[in-house]
Amino acid sequence: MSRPPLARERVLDAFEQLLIDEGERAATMDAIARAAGVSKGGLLYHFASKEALEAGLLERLRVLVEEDVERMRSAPEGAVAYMLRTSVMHGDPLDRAIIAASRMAQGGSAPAGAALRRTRELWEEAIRPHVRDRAALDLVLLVSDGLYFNNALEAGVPGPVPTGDDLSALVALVERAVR
Amino acid sequence: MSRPPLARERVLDAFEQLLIDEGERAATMDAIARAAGVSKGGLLYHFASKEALEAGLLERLRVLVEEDVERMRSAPEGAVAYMLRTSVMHGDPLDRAIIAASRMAQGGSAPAGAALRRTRELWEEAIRPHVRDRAALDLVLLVSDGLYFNNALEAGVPGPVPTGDDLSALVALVERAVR
DNA sequence: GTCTATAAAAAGATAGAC
DNA sequence: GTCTATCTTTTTATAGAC
Repeated sequence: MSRPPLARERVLDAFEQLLIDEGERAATMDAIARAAGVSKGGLLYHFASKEALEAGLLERLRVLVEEDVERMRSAPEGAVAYMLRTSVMHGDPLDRAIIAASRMAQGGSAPAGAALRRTRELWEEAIRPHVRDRAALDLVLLVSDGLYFNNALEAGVPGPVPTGDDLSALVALVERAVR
Repeated sequence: MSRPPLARERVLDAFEQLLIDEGERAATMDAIARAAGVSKGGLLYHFASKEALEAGLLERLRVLVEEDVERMRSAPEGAVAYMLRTSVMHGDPLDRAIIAASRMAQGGSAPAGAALRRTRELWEEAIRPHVRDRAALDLVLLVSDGLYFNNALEAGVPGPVPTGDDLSALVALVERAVR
């Protein structure tokens, strides 16, 4: 609490960025230290192992998701629209943390997989009161998952994620279907 | 064509299985060779490098996707229902190839990312004639992506992918929304 | 808190026997 | 076609100076 060391945060930022831009394989301790502007020894003072580094990023995700669910509950446009609109990558900290966790999970990290499932459960609880039934709930969550999946695949490459008017039309279509 | 060597296929199977079960990190040449029941030298006779191994799996994906799109076009239950129902993991070869490619893509493989985007384009073309507009097309594709994303996250763990009656209800809901 | 140097293991790949 | 042995590089981690 209260002010984590700056170098520590820079290391986490660098790890996250490498995961997003170049994938799990490229995110070695060496590359992370270089990107963060510290030596390997400096990195290992803050995170004693790669596992600790991953745990640091997942803890960051946990906090961001909690805040996100709070905002979702009180969103003026409604929880469903909020959820879908925030599922397309804007580069904000939550987006970044989720993509990074997704990379780790697919790399084989069990804790990352568990963190993503937990995230999905929290979203599910927040959306449930706003939809008609189970199928409607599944629909909203799956469209959101689909958006994140495509965001994760793109990473730079222009892809098939709808934005602007296309996104608005999609949100309207989903809202009509689930209400 | 005409009968690929058996050991070669066993190696690809082992690579695929390791990717699915334990993620990209665990799928080393050594582990693959062991799982396929050949030596490292034996493996390297069939695939001269890790890159060649990945290309082999992506080629397998390409063929399976072509067949799938053909089936989709002529599916008696309609292309949309076919697409959604086959997006939940049943362990068939196409499912497996897609999860494996997804793991590679998130590990940082550019060819795997390109192969998945290409796959999505073919599906998009097959679905487009069956839906009202752009938003409806996005909806179907994103629900399918969402299903695959969750399939990929689970890998053994019981997860939130709808099956049985829940899946039927979801398919009905989507069909009502997009028709 | 941060660095350099170095160890220890694992990964990808080569050479050559059978 | 398949094996064993070996080399090189990379990756994670430790030790100890500053």
